Amino acid sequence: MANITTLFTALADPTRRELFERLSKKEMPVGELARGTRVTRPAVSQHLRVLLEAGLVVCREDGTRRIYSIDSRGVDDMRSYLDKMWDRALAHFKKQVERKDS
Amino acid sequence: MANITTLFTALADPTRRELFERLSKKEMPVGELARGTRVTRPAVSQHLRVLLEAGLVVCREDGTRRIYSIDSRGVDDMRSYLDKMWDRALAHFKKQVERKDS
DNA sequence: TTAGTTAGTAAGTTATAACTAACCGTTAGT
DNA sequence: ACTAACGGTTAGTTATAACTTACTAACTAA
Repeated sequence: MANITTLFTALADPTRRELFERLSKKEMPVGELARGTRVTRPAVSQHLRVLLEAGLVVCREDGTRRIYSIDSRGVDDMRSYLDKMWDRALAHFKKQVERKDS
Repeated sequence: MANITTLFTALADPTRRELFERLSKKEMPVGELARGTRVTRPAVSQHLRVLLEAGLVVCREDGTRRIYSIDSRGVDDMRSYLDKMWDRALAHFKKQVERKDS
């Protein structure tokens, strides 16, 4: 599991999140992704590496093209984290109510 | 709804996420939070403001103390976002399989 | 009323993340 | 073989986020 900091950092950047969101709609090669942004293609490559290392996208090769698509692993890891936090909070709130009752 | 960038940025920082995690276990005043970290109390205040603006924590006053606790709103917003992304991806994958079948 | 505790704010420093320009390697087509 | 398209990497610049120190304000208890 990619670490949590890497995951949240990856989606904190608006440009990077835009790439991620477009890939969630449709898999795409780097060039097509780059054409849809105001940043340069190298910048897109760098962002994709961050998303890749976070486990939020995967990449398959097709000749000289690299087709990127969204990866469930990163998404699942983040969801697990948030669920864990919220479950804890619920348990705490419940304990507090019980204390007030007594 | 606090914007998505604010939410992910808030949890991307390890120190801030540590505060968030501790608050998920137990509500706490600023001083107690600060004692458990290696950063100074003003730094904790600044982190709490970021978490507050993101809707990840709430604050109630008790004399000169401010008791912070976790807030479901931010957590829910993030989960909704992730769910939306993953639902989209699933729809896309399904369409791709159908295309291959034909 | 004064001394102590609480916590937010402001100013200044420093490390780092995002970006561009220039470069290189690989595959495809003629 | 030559040319073009694809895309990753490196070096350098710049903006910003995290931090500390110093300060201020508000409430509490002696």
